[in-house]
Amino acid sequence: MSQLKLTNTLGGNVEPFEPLEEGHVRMYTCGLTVYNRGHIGNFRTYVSQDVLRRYLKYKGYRVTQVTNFTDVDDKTIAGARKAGIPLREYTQQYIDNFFEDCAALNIEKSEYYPRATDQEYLDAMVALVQKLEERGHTYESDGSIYFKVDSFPDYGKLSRIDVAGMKAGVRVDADEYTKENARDFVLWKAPKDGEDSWDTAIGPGRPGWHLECSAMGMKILGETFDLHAGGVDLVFPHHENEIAQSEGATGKPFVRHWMHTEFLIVEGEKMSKSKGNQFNVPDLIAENYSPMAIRYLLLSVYYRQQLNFTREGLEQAATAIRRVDDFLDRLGEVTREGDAFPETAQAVKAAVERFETALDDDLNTSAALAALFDLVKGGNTALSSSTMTKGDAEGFKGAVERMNTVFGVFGQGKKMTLDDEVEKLIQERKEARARRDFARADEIRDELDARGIVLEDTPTGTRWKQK
RNA sequence: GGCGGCGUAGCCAAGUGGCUAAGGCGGAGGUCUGCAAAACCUCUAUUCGGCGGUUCGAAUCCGCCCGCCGCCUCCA
Repeated sequence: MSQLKLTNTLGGNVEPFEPLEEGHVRMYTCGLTVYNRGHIGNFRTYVSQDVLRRYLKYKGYRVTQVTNFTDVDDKTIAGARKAGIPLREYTQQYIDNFFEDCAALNIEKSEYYPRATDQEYLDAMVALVQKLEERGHTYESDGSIYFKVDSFPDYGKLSRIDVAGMKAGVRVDADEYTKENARDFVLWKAPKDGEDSWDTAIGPGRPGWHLECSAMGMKILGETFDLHAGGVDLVFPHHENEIAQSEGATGKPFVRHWMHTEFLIVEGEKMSKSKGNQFNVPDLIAENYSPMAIRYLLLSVYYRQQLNFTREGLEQAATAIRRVDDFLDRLGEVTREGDAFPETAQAVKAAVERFETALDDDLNTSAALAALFDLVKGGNTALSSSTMTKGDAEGFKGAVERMNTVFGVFGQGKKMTLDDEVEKLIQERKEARARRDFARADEIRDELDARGIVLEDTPTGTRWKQK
């Protein structure tokens, strides 16, 4: 199998992806700040990470993935206070929501889901700050501990931000903490009255946003790990600061490969609360869109390209899924005995190779889907000319299922079981058609349609499916 | 102001120097069907935002212009 290549934000080039430890990938996905239910934009990143994770497994790698929760920051603290409940309890509901939405979107579980306020990770953060103190990267001001950006010469290497070109004097420190340099960032925040804080060896307070990912990532995955991902907006300052903290403390490379997913826009406009277009998964399900259509739409566009998320797109996605699902159903109905034709084996092999070539090329999911649809087309042609044998059907089915271990979007519709009454109606319609009573036959078909059951008459009998 | 991305058919979207510009959705016609549905067949971009340039050759490289978006402040 050929080599997976991924764009590395660090350097900006498409590079071969090779894990540090042979056959084992250690990856970290920046997760949600849990003050709210994650929206569809958040989930684009998680779906793209899921595709990566699944493809790595497809290629035979063992994957250890960490997805964190930021459960302490200004917004979570404010939300918990407003709700009048403890922080942990407040954030837990959004963590639960996250898992519900991941399940709906068929996103595989990560191996670790650390929370910033877990004691073991707070300890790791404190230890990290102490290490940075020893190495002279910090200073204290008003009880807070800051990272001194000037002490880390590589600062800016990820985002390629030209420090001199930054708009000077515009930055306002929202937290009203005092910094020596506007670019310095807080590692440990001094306690403010009423806010959650922890008594630690570096003083009382709470972790700064950037600190947690460095500490949790290195604690679970090691001081240098393979891949770190998130949305493009995290490149600066979040990931830049993570590099400074981590490499400042260890003197070793923190992450070998940085991967960032582009934003999505909604109906041609950027997503924002004020526009009311910040959809989340349950909103869309409530509008009767299937979770698989959402997943399909999110993964059908190359992850480094902005994606225009529209209702029309969801409908198109649902139709595209149905095409593949119907194909799988029809393959199951092939009755002709026999082994696969060499042409079939050839076509299947070529499609799988095309699929792999596409994904190896920086996860080009659009091209990978095209390979799948071409295979479906070929299979349908064989089906319609009744030349397909059971062996052929197995070949096609195997290939689609293999590709679907990565897409995770086909064959997910639950086939409902027919109740007795429905079965009786189908039988009655069969008899009506036999005596050419088409008025009654159509009446039954309409009635079942109203119940969400679609009938299709084929030469071998009537097939039904859920609408 | 600094940095970066994008603009391909009615819609979504691959392709980044050279075979007939993938694929999906939609549309038109046809086959099949009692009629449908599904599926299949044919058609649906002589052209890739615009204008110049480089080249034997450009959607692909360069310049300028127009439009959209992102980062520089919390943000997937």
